[in-house]
Amino acid sequence: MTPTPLRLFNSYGRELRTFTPIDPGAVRIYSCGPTVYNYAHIGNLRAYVFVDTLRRTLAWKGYNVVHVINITDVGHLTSDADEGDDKMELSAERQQKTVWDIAEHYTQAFKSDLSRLNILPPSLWSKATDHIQEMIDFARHLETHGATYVLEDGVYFDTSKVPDYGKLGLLDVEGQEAGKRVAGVEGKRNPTDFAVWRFSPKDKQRLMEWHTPWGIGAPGWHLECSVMAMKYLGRQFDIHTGGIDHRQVHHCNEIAQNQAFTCSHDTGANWWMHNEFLVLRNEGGTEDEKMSKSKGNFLTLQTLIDRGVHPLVYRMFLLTASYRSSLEFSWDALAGAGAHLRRILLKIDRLKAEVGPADWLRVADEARFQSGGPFDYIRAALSEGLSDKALRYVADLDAAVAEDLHTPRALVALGELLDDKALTAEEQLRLAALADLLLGLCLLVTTAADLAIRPADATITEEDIARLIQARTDARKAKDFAQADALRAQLTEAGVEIKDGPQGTEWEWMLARR
RNA sequence: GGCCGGGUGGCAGAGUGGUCAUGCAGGGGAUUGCAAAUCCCCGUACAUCGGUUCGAUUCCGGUCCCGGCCUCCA
Repeated sequence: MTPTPLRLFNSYGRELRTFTPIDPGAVRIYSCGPTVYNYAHIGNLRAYVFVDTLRRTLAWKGYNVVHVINITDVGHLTSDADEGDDKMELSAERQQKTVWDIAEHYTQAFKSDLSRLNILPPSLWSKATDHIQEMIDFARHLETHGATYVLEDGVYFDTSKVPDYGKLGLLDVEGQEAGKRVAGVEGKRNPTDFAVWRFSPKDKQRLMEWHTPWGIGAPGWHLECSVMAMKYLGRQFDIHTGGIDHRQVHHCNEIAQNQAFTCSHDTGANWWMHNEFLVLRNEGGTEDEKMSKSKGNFLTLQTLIDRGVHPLVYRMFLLTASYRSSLEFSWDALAGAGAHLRRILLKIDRLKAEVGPADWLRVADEARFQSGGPFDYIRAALSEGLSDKALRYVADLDAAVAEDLHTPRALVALGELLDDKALTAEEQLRLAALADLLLGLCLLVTTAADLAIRPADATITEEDIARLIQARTDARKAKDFAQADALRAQLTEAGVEIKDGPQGTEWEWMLARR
Protein backbone atom coordinates (compact mmCIF):
# COMPACT_ATOMS: atom_id res chain seq x y z
CA MET A 1 0.00 0.00 0.00
CA THR A 2 1.39 3.37 -0.97
CA PRO A 3 0.51 5.92 1.66
CA THR A 4 -1.13 9.11 0.50
CA PRO A 5 0.77 12.19 1.64
CA LEU A 6 -1.10 14.09 4.31
CA ARG A 7 -2.49 17.37 3.08
CA LEU A 8 -3.97 19.85 5.50
CA PHE A 9 -5.81 23.06 4.81
CA ASN A 10 -3.97 26.05 6.13
CA SER A 11 -6.19 29.00 6.95
CA TYR A 12 -3.08 31.14 6.72
CA GLY A 13 -2.99 31.56 2.96
CA ARG A 14 -6.16 29.47 2.54
CA GLU A 15 -4.52 26.56 0.82
CA LEU A 16 -4.14 22.82 1.04
CA ARG A 17 -0.50 22.02 1.77
CA THR A 18 1.35 18.75 2.19
CA PHE A 19 2.15 18.38 5.85
CA THR A 20 5.74 18.24 7.02
CA PRO A 21 6.58 18.55 10.69
CA ILE A 22 9.20 20.95 11.99
CA ASP A 23 10.70 18.24 14.12
CA PRO A 24 10.17 14.72 12.74
CA GLY A 25 10.28 13.40 16.30
CA ALA A 26 7.11 15.11 17.41
CA VAL A 27 4.33 17.18 15.92
CA ARG A 28 3.42 20.08 18.20
CA ILE A 29 -0.20 21.19 18.35
CA TYR A 30 -1.95 23.90 20.31
CA SER A 31 -5.73 24.06 20.56
CA CYS A 32 -7.70 26.95 21.92
CA GLY A 33 -9.65 25.60 24.85
CA PRO A 34 -12.81 26.62 26.63
CA THR A 35 -13.53 29.50 28.94
CA VAL A 36 -14.79 27.61 31.95
CA TYR A 37 -17.72 29.70 33.06
CA ASN A 38 -20.40 27.35 31.76
CA TYR A 39 -20.81 23.90 30.27
CA ALA A 40 -19.42 23.32 26.83
CA HIS A 41 -22.20 22.98 24.30
CA ILE A 42 -22.20 20.41 21.53
CA GLY A 43 -21.01 23.03 19.05
CA ASN A 44 -17.97 23.73 21.19
CA LEU A 45 -17.27 20.03 21.30
CA ARG A 46 -17.09 19.81 17.54
CA ALA A 47 -13.76 21.61 17.73
CA TYR A 48 -12.27 18.85 19.84
CA VAL A 49 -13.59 15.99 17.77
CA PHE A 50 -11.93 17.75 14.86
CA VAL A 51 -8.61 18.00 16.70
CA ASP A 52 -8.98 14.38 17.74
CA THR A 53 -9.34 13.37 14.12
CA LEU A 54 -6.22 15.37 13.36
CA ARG A 55 -4.33 13.64 16.14
CA ARG A 56 -5.52 10.19 15.12
CA THR A 57 -4.52 10.86 11.55
CA LEU A 58 -1.06 11.98 12.63
CA ALA A 59 -0.69 8.91 14.86
CA TRP A 60 -1.88 6.74 11.95
CA LYS A 61 0.78 8.38 9.80
CA GLY A 62 3.40 7.43 12.35
CA TYR A 63 3.94 10.73 14.15
CA ASN A 64 4.36 11.43 17.81
CA VAL A 65 2.18 14.29 18.90
CA VAL A 66 2.57 16.79 21.68
CA HIS A 67 -0.77 18.48 22.20
CA VAL A 68 -1.64 21.38 24.47
CA ILE A 69 -5.16 22.57 25.24
CA ASN A 70 -5.56 25.64 27.38
CA ILE A 71 -8.20 26.30 29.99
CA THR A 72 -9.23 29.92 30.11
CA ASP A 73 -10.09 30.48 33.73
CA VAL A 74 -9.60 34.22 33.64
CA GLY A 75 -12.82 36.07 33.24
CA HIS A 76 -13.04 38.07 30.09
CA LEU A 77 -15.48 40.84 29.70
CA THR A 78 -18.93 39.95 28.57
CA SER A 79 -18.76 42.91 26.24
CA ASP A 80 -16.97 46.17 25.86
CA ALA A 81 -20.04 48.07 26.91
CA ASP A 82 -20.48 46.00 30.01
CA GLU A 83 -17.37 46.74 31.92
CA GLY A 84 -16.83 45.47 35.42
CA ASP A 85 -18.67 42.22 35.03
CA ASP A 86 -16.89 39.35 33.52
CA LYS A 87 -18.15 35.92 32.64
CA MET A 88 -16.38 34.09 35.39
CA GLU A 89 -17.52 36.58 37.99
CA LEU A 90 -21.08 36.62 36.76
CA SER A 91 -21.21 32.88 36.88
CA ALA A 92 -19.72 32.85 40.37
CA GLU A 93 -22.17 35.41 41.67
CA ARG A 94 -25.11 33.65 40.19
CA GLN A 95 -24.13 30.37 41.77
CA GLN A 96 -22.82 31.78 45.05
CA LYS A 97 -19.45 30.15 44.56
CA THR A 98 -15.90 31.34 44.20
CA VAL A 99 -14.50 31.80 40.73
CA TRP A 100 -12.11 28.99 41.49
CA ASP A 101 -14.96 26.61 42.25
CA ILE A 102 -16.64 27.66 39.05
CA ALA A 103 -13.48 27.10 37.03
CA GLU A 104 -12.86 23.73 38.62
CA HIS A 105 -16.40 22.52 38.14
CA TYR A 106 -16.63 23.42 34.46
CA THR A 107 -13.12 22.22 33.74
CA GLN A 108 -14.01 18.81 35.08
CA ALA A 109 -17.27 18.80 33.15
CA PHE A 110 -15.37 19.65 29.98
CA LYS A 111 -12.83 16.89 30.47
CA SER A 112 -15.61 14.45 31.14
CA ASP A 113 -17.34 15.45 27.89
CA LEU A 114 -14.15 14.84 25.93
CA SER A 115 -13.75 11.47 27.53
CA ARG A 116 -17.34 10.49 26.78
CA LEU A 117 -16.72 11.39 23.15
CA ASN A 118 -13.63 9.18 23.16
CA ILE A 119 -11.35 12.13 22.46
CA LEU A 120 -7.72 11.43 23.27
CA PRO A 121 -6.59 13.61 26.18
CA PRO A 122 -3.98 16.25 25.39
CA SER A 123 -0.39 15.86 26.52
CA LEU A 124 -0.87 18.92 28.66
CA TRP A 125 -3.69 21.08 29.96
CA SER A 126 -2.54 24.59 30.65
CA LYS A 127 -4.48 27.04 32.78
CA ALA A 128 -4.32 30.75 32.14
CA THR A 129 -4.10 31.63 35.83
CA ASP A 130 -1.00 29.48 36.20
CA HIS A 131 0.78 31.78 33.77
CA ILE A 132 0.19 35.26 35.11
CA GLN A 133 3.87 35.99 35.64
CA GLU A 134 4.72 34.83 32.13
CA MET A 135 1.94 36.95 30.71
CA ILE A 136 3.26 40.03 32.47
CA ASP A 137 6.77 39.27 31.23
CA PHE A 138 5.48 38.77 27.71
CA ALA A 139 3.57 42.04 27.76
CA ARG A 140 6.64 43.83 29.08
CA HIS A 141 8.66 42.39 26.27
CA LEU A 142 6.09 43.71 23.79
CA GLU A 143 6.38 47.08 25.46
CA THR A 144 10.14 47.20 25.09
CA HIS A 145 9.64 46.48 21.40
CA GLY A 146 7.39 49.51 21.19
CA ALA A 147 4.34 47.48 20.23
CA THR A 148 2.08 48.70 23.03
CA TYR A 149 0.69 51.90 24.44
CA VAL A 150 -1.25 52.69 27.58
CA LEU A 151 -4.73 54.15 27.66
CA GLU A 152 -7.03 54.93 30.52
CA ASP A 153 -8.50 51.46 30.72
CA GLY A 154 -5.66 49.26 29.67
CA VAL A 155 -2.49 48.46 27.79
CA TYR A 156 -3.15 48.22 24.08
CA PHE A 157 -1.36 46.52 21.25
CA ASP A 158 -0.57 48.68 18.25
CA THR A 159 -1.46 46.49 15.29
CA SER A 160 0.26 48.81 12.85
CA LYS A 161 3.60 47.71 14.30
CA VAL A 162 3.32 44.28 12.76
CA PRO A 163 3.74 43.16 9.15
CA ASP A 164 0.58 42.01 7.35
CA TYR A 165 -1.71 42.42 10.32
CA GLY A 166 -4.88 40.42 9.69
CA LYS A 167 -3.52 38.26 6.88
CA LEU A 168 -4.92 35.11 8.47
CA GLY A 169 -8.40 36.57 8.57
CA LEU A 170 -8.09 38.28 5.19
CA LEU A 171 -9.01 41.42 7.03
CA ASP A 172 -9.48 44.52 5.00
CA VAL A 173 -7.98 46.77 7.65
CA GLU A 174 -8.46 49.94 5.62
CA GLY A 175 -12.11 49.24 5.00
CA GLN A 176 -13.00 48.44 8.57
CA GLU A 177 -15.22 50.98 10.14
CA ALA A 178 -14.37 51.40 13.77
CA GLY A 179 -17.26 51.07 16.12
CA LYS A 180 -19.66 49.88 13.50
CA ARG A 181 -21.27 47.53 15.92
CA VAL A 182 -19.79 48.48 19.24
CA ALA A 183 -18.71 51.76 20.71
CA GLY A 184 -14.97 51.93 20.21
CA VAL A 185 -12.50 52.61 22.97
CA GLU A 186 -11.41 56.23 23.17
CA GLY A 187 -7.85 56.74 22.04
CA LYS A 188 -7.14 53.58 20.11
CA ARG A 189 -4.62 54.24 17.37
CA ASN A 190 -6.13 51.70 15.00
CA PRO A 191 -9.56 50.10 14.99
CA THR A 192 -7.94 46.69 15.20
CA ASP A 193 -5.84 47.47 18.27
CA PHE A 194 -6.71 45.30 21.23
CA ALA A 195 -6.09 45.13 24.97
CA VAL A 196 -3.09 43.24 26.23
CA TRP A 197 -4.05 44.08 29.80
CA ARG A 198 -7.28 45.58 31.05
CA PHE A 199 -7.26 47.70 34.17
CA SER A 200 -9.80 47.11 36.90
CA PRO A 201 -12.22 49.97 37.53
CA LYS A 202 -10.69 52.33 40.06
CA ASP A 203 -13.62 52.11 42.45
CA LYS A 204 -14.23 48.41 42.36
CA GLN A 205 -12.10 45.41 43.17
CA ARG A 206 -12.62 42.58 40.80
CA LEU A 207 -12.60 38.99 41.97
CA MET A 208 -9.72 38.20 39.66
CA GLU A 209 -7.09 40.87 39.22
CA TRP A 210 -3.34 41.10 39.32
CA HIS A 211 -0.70 43.75 39.90
CA THR A 212 1.32 44.75 36.89
CA PRO A 213 3.83 47.47 36.15
CA TRP A 214 1.01 49.38 34.46
CA GLY A 215 -1.69 48.99 37.07
CA ILE A 216 -4.07 46.46 38.52
CA GLY A 217 -6.10 44.43 36.12
CA ALA A 218 -6.55 41.28 34.12
CA PRO A 219 -4.81 40.00 31.01
CA GLY A 220 -6.41 40.47 27.60
CA TRP A 221 -7.59 37.16 26.37
CA HIS A 222 -5.30 36.93 23.33
CA LEU A 223 -2.26 37.09 25.56
CA GLU A 224 -2.63 33.76 27.29
CA CYS A 225 -2.56 31.71 24.10
CA SER A 226 0.57 33.39 22.78
CA VAL A 227 2.26 32.89 26.11
CA MET A 228 1.30 29.30 26.80
CA ALA A 229 1.78 28.07 23.25
CA MET A 230 5.24 29.59 23.13
CA LYS A 231 6.16 28.31 26.57
CA TYR A 232 5.26 24.71 25.90
CA LEU A 233 5.67 24.36 22.14
CA GLY A 234 8.29 26.93 21.20
CA ARG A 235 8.34 30.05 19.09
CA GLN A 236 7.26 28.21 16.00
CA PHE A 237 5.30 24.98 16.27
CA ASP A 238 3.33 22.89 13.79
CA ILE A 239 -0.40 23.36 14.10
CA HIS A 240 -2.67 25.76 15.91
CA THR A 241 -6.37 24.89 15.94
CA GLY A 242 -9.56 26.60 16.91
CA GLY A 243 -13.06 27.45 15.81
CA ILE A 244 -13.66 29.46 12.66
CA ASP A 245 -14.73 32.42 14.77
CA HIS A 246 -11.14 32.80 15.91
CA ARG A 247 -9.81 33.25 12.43
CA GLN A 248 -10.48 36.95 12.15
CA VAL A 249 -9.75 38.29 15.58
CA HIS A 250 -8.28 36.07 18.23
CA HIS A 251 -5.76 34.33 16.05
CA CYS A 252 -4.85 37.46 14.11
CA ASN A 253 -4.10 39.10 17.43
CA GLU A 254 -2.18 36.14 18.67
CA ILE A 255 -0.08 36.20 15.52
CA ALA A 256 0.51 39.93 15.94
CA GLN A 257 1.70 39.41 19.51
CA ASN A 258 3.97 36.58 18.45
CA GLN A 259 5.50 38.60 15.66
CA ALA A 260 6.08 41.60 17.88
CA PHE A 261 7.58 39.36 20.54
CA THR A 262 9.98 37.57 18.20
CA CYS A 263 10.57 40.57 15.93
CA SER A 264 9.96 38.35 12.94
CA HIS A 265 7.36 37.43 10.36
CA ASP A 266 6.84 34.05 12.00
CA THR A 267 3.23 33.61 12.98
CA GLY A 268 3.92 31.07 15.71
CA ALA A 269 2.50 28.07 13.89
CA ASN A 270 3.07 26.59 10.45
CA TRP A 271 -0.58 25.59 10.12
CA TRP A 272 -3.59 27.47 11.40
CA MET A 273 -6.61 25.21 11.20
CA HIS A 274 -10.22 26.12 11.91
CA ASN A 275 -13.33 24.04 12.22
CA GLU A 276 -16.66 25.32 10.98
CA PHE A 277 -19.70 25.69 13.19
CA LEU A 278 -22.50 23.48 14.17
CA VAL A 279 -25.63 25.43 13.36
CA LEU A 280 -29.08 25.26 14.74
CA ARG A 281 -32.26 26.05 12.92
CA ASN A 282 -34.28 28.84 14.45
CA GLU A 283 -37.41 27.83 16.26
CA GLY A 284 -40.05 27.57 13.59
CA GLY A 285 -37.94 29.48 11.12
CA THR A 286 -35.79 28.64 8.19
CA GLU A 287 -32.74 30.52 9.33
CA ASP A 288 -29.73 28.84 10.77
CA GLU A 289 -27.86 30.19 13.70
CA LYS A 290 -24.72 29.08 15.43
CA MET A 291 -25.04 27.75 18.92
CA SER A 292 -23.75 30.27 21.33
CA LYS A 293 -23.07 30.21 25.03
CA SER A 294 -23.92 33.86 25.37
CA LYS A 295 -27.15 33.57 23.41
CA GLY A 296 -28.16 30.58 25.44
CA ASN A 297 -29.46 28.62 22.46
CA PHE A 298 -27.35 25.63 23.14
CA LEU A 299 -27.48 21.95 23.87
CA THR A 300 -24.97 20.15 26.03
CA LEU A 301 -23.76 16.63 25.64
CA GLN A 302 -25.64 15.79 28.80
CA THR A 303 -28.86 17.08 27.23
CA LEU A 304 -28.34 14.63 24.41
CA ILE A 305 -27.66 11.80 26.82
CA ASP A 306 -30.76 12.65 28.82
CA ARG A 307 -32.72 12.27 25.65
CA GLY A 308 -31.30 8.84 25.07
CA VAL A 309 -28.56 9.77 22.61
CA HIS A 310 -25.27 8.03 23.24
CA PRO A 311 -22.23 10.35 23.05
CA LEU A 312 -20.68 8.20 20.35
CA VAL A 313 -23.77 8.77 18.23
CA TYR A 314 -23.02 12.46 18.44
CA ARG A 315 -19.44 11.75 17.46
CA MET A 316 -20.70 9.72 14.51
CA PHE A 317 -22.92 12.61 13.49
CA LEU A 318 -19.95 14.97 13.49
CA LEU A 319 -17.87 12.60 11.40
CA THR A 320 -20.46 12.57 8.61
CA ALA A 321 -19.41 16.09 7.68
CA SER A 322 -16.07 17.61 6.82
CA TYR A 323 -14.75 19.76 9.65
CA ARG A 324 -14.60 22.65 7.20
CA SER A 325 -18.32 22.61 6.41
CA SER A 326 -20.88 24.00 8.73
CA LEU A 327 -23.11 21.23 9.97
CA GLU A 328 -26.79 21.52 10.58
CA PHE A 329 -27.99 20.04 13.82
CA SER A 330 -31.35 18.35 13.99
CA TRP A 331 -32.73 15.50 16.05
CA ASP A 332 -33.57 13.74 12.81
CA ALA A 333 -30.05 13.95 11.49
CA LEU A 334 -28.77 12.76 14.85
CA ALA A 335 -31.15 9.81 14.80
CA GLY A 336 -29.91 9.02 11.30
CA ALA A 337 -26.33 8.91 12.54
CA GLY A 338 -27.49 6.71 15.42
CA ALA A 339 -29.21 4.25 13.11
CA HIS A 340 -26.14 4.14 10.91
CA LEU A 341 -23.77 3.52 13.81
CA ARG A 342 -26.09 0.92 15.26
CA ARG A 343 -26.14 -1.02 12.01
CA ILE A 344 -22.36 -0.95 11.84
CA LEU A 345 -22.11 -2.21 15.41
CA LEU A 346 -24.61 -5.00 14.76
CA LYS A 347 -22.48 -6.12 11.86
CA ILE A 348 -19.34 -5.98 13.97
CA ASP A 349 -21.06 -7.93 16.75
CA ARG A 350 -21.70 -10.68 14.24
CA LEU A 351 -18.16 -10.57 12.92
CA LYS A 352 -16.74 -10.79 16.42
CA ALA A 353 -18.87 -13.84 17.16
CA GLU A 354 -17.69 -15.46 13.95
CA VAL A 355 -13.99 -14.67 14.39
CA GLY A 356 -13.70 -15.37 18.11
CA PRO A 357 -11.07 -14.02 20.48
CA ALA A 358 -7.70 -13.05 19.08
CA ASP A 359 -4.60 -11.23 20.26
CA TRP A 360 -4.82 -8.63 17.55
CA LEU A 361 -8.29 -7.75 18.75
CA ARG A 362 -6.83 -6.86 22.12
CA VAL A 363 -4.21 -4.67 20.51
CA ALA A 364 -6.92 -2.76 18.65
CA ASP A 365 -8.20 -1.42 21.94
CA GLU A 366 -4.87 0.10 22.89
CA ALA A 367 -5.42 3.17 20.76
CA ARG A 368 -7.83 4.38 23.40
CA PHE A 369 -5.03 4.65 25.90
CA GLN A 370 -2.49 6.33 23.70
CA SER A 371 -1.63 9.87 24.51
CA GLY A 372 0.53 10.97 21.67
CA GLY A 373 2.37 7.90 20.43
CA PRO A 374 2.13 6.71 16.84
CA PHE A 375 -0.23 3.89 15.91
CA ASP A 376 2.43 2.08 13.87
CA TYR A 377 2.61 -1.10 15.94
CA ILE A 378 -1.18 -1.28 16.21
CA ARG A 379 -1.56 -0.88 12.47
CA ALA A 380 1.06 -3.56 11.93
CA ALA A 381 -0.71 -6.00 14.25
CA LEU A 382 -4.08 -5.34 12.65
CA SER A 383 -2.80 -5.50 9.10
CA GLU A 384 -1.14 -8.87 9.44
CA GLY A 385 -2.08 -11.26 6.66
CA LEU A 386 -4.49 -8.95 4.87
CA SER A 387 -5.20 -9.78 1.24
CA ASP A 388 -4.54 -7.30 -1.56
CA LYS A 389 -8.23 -6.67 -1.75
CA ALA A 390 -8.34 -5.82 1.95
CA LEU A 391 -5.26 -3.67 1.69
CA ARG A 392 -7.02 -1.58 -0.89
CA TYR A 393 -9.49 -0.57 1.79
CA VAL A 394 -6.63 0.40 4.06
CA ALA A 395 -5.40 2.59 1.22
CA ASP A 396 -8.89 4.07 0.87
CA LEU A 397 -9.05 4.93 4.55
CA ASP A 398 -5.59 6.40 4.38
CA ALA A 399 -6.43 8.48 1.32
CA ALA A 400 -9.63 9.72 2.94
CA VAL A 401 -8.02 11.19 6.03
CA ALA A 402 -4.90 12.23 4.16
CA GLU A 403 -7.10 14.57 2.15
CA ASP A 404 -7.61 17.12 4.90
CA LEU A 405 -9.15 14.69 7.39
CA HIS A 406 -12.02 13.72 5.17
CA THR A 407 -13.98 11.53 7.56
CA PRO A 408 -17.11 11.26 5.37
CA ARG A 409 -15.05 9.37 2.83
CA ALA A 410 -13.59 7.17 5.53
CA LEU A 411 -17.13 6.29 6.62
CA VAL A 412 -18.01 5.36 3.07
CA ALA A 413 -14.98 3.07 2.94
CA LEU A 414 -16.02 1.49 6.22
CA GLY A 415 -19.53 0.86 4.92
CA GLU A 416 -18.20 -0.69 1.75
CA LEU A 417 -15.73 -3.00 3.41
CA LEU A 418 -18.34 -4.24 5.88
CA ASP A 419 -20.48 -5.10 2.87
CA ASP A 420 -17.78 -6.69 0.76
CA LYS A 421 -18.38 -10.41 0.39
CA ALA A 422 -14.96 -10.90 -1.13
CA LEU A 423 -13.41 -10.34 2.29
CA THR A 424 -13.22 -12.87 5.09
CA ALA A 425 -14.89 -12.10 8.38
CA GLU A 426 -11.52 -11.70 10.01
CA GLU A 427 -10.41 -9.27 7.35
CA GLN A 428 -13.55 -7.22 7.77
CA LEU A 429 -13.02 -7.10 11.49
CA ARG A 430 -9.36 -6.16 11.15
CA LEU A 431 -10.30 -3.43 8.69
CA ALA A 432 -13.03 -2.11 10.97
CA ALA A 433 -10.47 -1.93 13.77
CA LEU A 434 -8.10 -0.06 11.47
CA ALA A 435 -10.85 2.35 10.47
CA ASP A 436 -11.61 2.92 14.11
CA LEU A 437 -8.07 4.08 14.79
CA LEU A 438 -9.06 7.08 12.68
CA LEU A 439 -12.72 7.42 13.57
CA GLY A 440 -12.52 6.80 17.30
CA LEU A 441 -16.01 5.33 17.48
CA CYS A 442 -15.01 2.46 19.79
CA LEU A 443 -16.31 0.08 17.14
CA LEU A 444 -14.69 -2.98 18.65
CA VAL A 445 -15.63 -2.40 22.26
CA THR A 446 -19.13 -0.99 21.94
CA THR A 447 -22.14 -3.06 21.06
CA ALA A 448 -25.35 -1.98 19.42
CA ALA A 449 -27.06 -2.55 22.76
CA ASP A 450 -24.70 -0.09 24.46
CA LEU A 451 -26.00 2.68 22.22
CA ALA A 452 -29.50 2.31 23.56
CA ILE A 453 -29.49 4.23 26.79
CA ARG A 454 -32.36 4.89 29.12
CA PRO A 455 -33.82 8.33 28.39
CA ALA A 456 -34.05 10.55 31.45
CA ASP A 457 -37.79 10.92 31.01
CA ALA A 458 -38.55 7.22 30.72
CA THR A 459 -41.21 6.23 33.24
CA ILE A 460 -41.39 2.48 32.89
CA THR A 461 -39.15 0.40 35.14
CA GLU A 462 -36.96 -2.47 34.06
CA GLU A 463 -39.08 -4.79 36.21
CA ASP A 464 -42.24 -3.74 34.43
CA ILE A 465 -40.57 -4.31 31.10
CA ALA A 466 -39.56 -7.80 32.12
CA ARG A 467 -43.09 -8.51 33.34
CA LEU A 468 -44.69 -7.30 30.12
CA ILE A 469 -42.28 -9.31 28.03
CA GLN A 470 -43.03 -12.42 30.05
CA ALA A 471 -46.73 -11.85 29.60
CA ARG A 472 -46.22 -11.49 25.89
CA THR A 473 -44.16 -14.67 25.75
CA ASP A 474 -46.97 -16.52 27.52
CA ALA A 475 -49.55 -15.09 25.12
CA ARG A 476 -47.46 -16.17 22.15
CA LYS A 477 -47.16 -19.67 23.53
CA ALA A 478 -50.93 -19.72 23.86
CA LYS A 479 -51.17 -18.43 20.26
CA ASP A 480 -53.00 -15.39 21.55
CA PHE A 481 -51.34 -13.09 19.05
CA ALA A 482 -53.80 -10.27 19.55
CA GLN A 483 -52.76 -10.07 23.20
CA ALA A 484 -49.07 -10.42 22.26
CA ASP A 485 -49.34 -7.52 19.82
CA ALA A 486 -51.15 -5.38 22.36
CA LEU A 487 -48.31 -5.91 24.80
CA ARG A 488 -45.76 -5.05 22.13
CA ALA A 489 -47.63 -1.85 21.40
CA GLN A 490 -47.61 -0.99 25.07
CA LEU A 491 -43.84 -1.43 25.22
CA THR A 492 -43.32 0.55 22.02
CA GLU A 493 -45.36 3.34 23.53
CA ALA A 494 -43.02 3.33 26.54
CA GLY A 495 -40.00 3.63 24.25
CA VAL A 496 -38.96 0.00 24.46
CA GLU A 497 -38.18 -2.09 21.42
CA ILE A 498 -38.34 -5.88 21.62
CA LYS A 499 -37.08 -8.52 19.29
CA ASP A 500 -37.52 -12.24 19.31
CA GLY A 501 -34.35 -14.23 18.84
CA PRO A 502 -33.19 -17.80 19.26
CA GLN A 503 -32.29 -17.04 22.89
CA GLY A 504 -35.72 -15.64 23.61
CA THR A 505 -36.99 -12.08 23.58
CA GLU A 506 -34.57 -9.22 24.08
CA TRP A 507 -35.30 -5.56 24.54
CA GLU A 508 -33.62 -2.19 24.11
CA TRP A 509 -34.47 1.41 24.64
CA MET A 510 -35.43 2.83 21.30
CA LEU A 511 -32.95 5.30 19.90
CA ALA A 512 -34.06 8.83 20.53
CA ARG A 513 -36.05 10.21 17.70
CA ARG A 514 -37.31 13.54 18.72
C1' G B 1 -21.69 49.13 5.95
C1' G B 2 -16.93 46.12 5.23
C1' C B 3 -14.56 41.32 4.80
C1' C B 4 -15.09 35.89 4.30
C1' G B 5 -17.95 31.54 3.10
C1' G B 6 -22.32 28.94 1.43
C1' G B 7 -27.09 27.47 -1.43
C1' U B 8 -27.07 19.51 -3.88
C1' G B 9 -32.90 14.53 -3.71
C1' G B 10 -37.80 14.05 2.48
C1' C B 11 -33.30 14.79 6.12
C1' A B 12 -27.87 15.08 6.78
C1' G B 13 -23.94 15.37 3.61
C1' A B 14 -19.82 14.08 -0.33
C1' G B 15 -18.28 15.04 -5.20
C1' U B 16 -17.41 16.14 -10.34
C1' G B 17 -16.88 19.65 -16.92
C1' G B 18 -19.85 14.29 -20.12
C1' U B 19 -23.12 6.56 -17.00
C1' C B 20 -22.52 5.87 -9.19
C1' A B 21 -21.56 9.35 -3.59
C1' U B 22 -22.91 7.50 0.94
C1' G B 23 -26.01 7.20 5.24
C1' C B 24 -30.85 7.89 7.37
C1' A B 25 -35.90 8.12 6.10
C1' G B 26 -39.46 6.22 2.45
C1' G B 27 -41.52 2.39 -1.22
C1' G B 28 -41.59 -2.88 -3.18
C1' G B 29 -40.03 -8.02 -2.40
C1' A B 30 -37.72 -12.36 0.48
C1' U B 31 -37.83 -13.85 5.61
C1' U B 32 -40.93 -13.39 10.31
C1' G B 33 -47.40 -15.44 13.74
C1' C B 34 -46.55 -9.86 13.90
C1' A B 35 -41.94 -7.50 14.56
C1' A B 36 -36.48 -6.95 14.88
C1' A B 37 -32.11 -8.23 12.23
C1' U B 38 -30.54 -9.67 7.39
C1' C B 39 -30.71 -9.97 1.93
C1' C B 40 -32.50 -8.11 -3.09
C1' C B 41 -34.72 -4.00 -5.88
C1' C B 42 -36.36 1.31 -6.26
C1' G B 43 -35.15 8.30 -6.55
C1' U B 44 -33.39 12.27 -13.90
C1' A B 45 -31.24 16.45 -6.48
C1' C B 46 -27.80 20.05 -7.79
C1' A B 47 -31.18 28.45 -5.72
C1' U B 48 -31.96 31.56 -10.09
C1' C B 49 -30.79 34.18 -14.73
C1' G B 50 -27.21 34.82 -18.43
C1' G B 51 -22.16 33.53 -20.54
C1' U B 52 -17.97 30.10 -21.97
C1' U B 53 -18.23 24.94 -23.96
C1' C B 54 -19.90 19.80 -28.49
C1' G B 55 -21.56 19.35 -23.26
C1' A B 56 -22.07 22.59 -16.79
C1' U B 57 -24.62 20.93 -10.70
C1' U B 58 -19.26 21.48 -11.50
C1' C B 59 -15.83 27.34 -14.87
C1' C B 60 -17.21 32.95 -15.36
C1' G B 61 -20.71 37.08 -14.36
C1' G B 62 -25.42 39.15 -12.46
C1' U B 63 -29.67 38.31 -9.10
C1' C B 64 -32.05 36.26 -4.83
C1' C B 65 -31.47 33.79 -0.22
C1' C B 66 -28.47 32.11 3.99
C1' G B 67 -24.36 31.88 7.47
C1' G B 68 -19.76 33.65 9.95
C1' C B 69 -16.63 37.74 11.56
C1' C B 70 -16.12 43.04 12.48
C1' U B 71 -18.11 42.41 20.50
C1' C B 72 -16.94 37.36 24.66
C1' C B 73 -17.75 32.86 21.75
C1' A B 74 -15.58 26.17 18.94
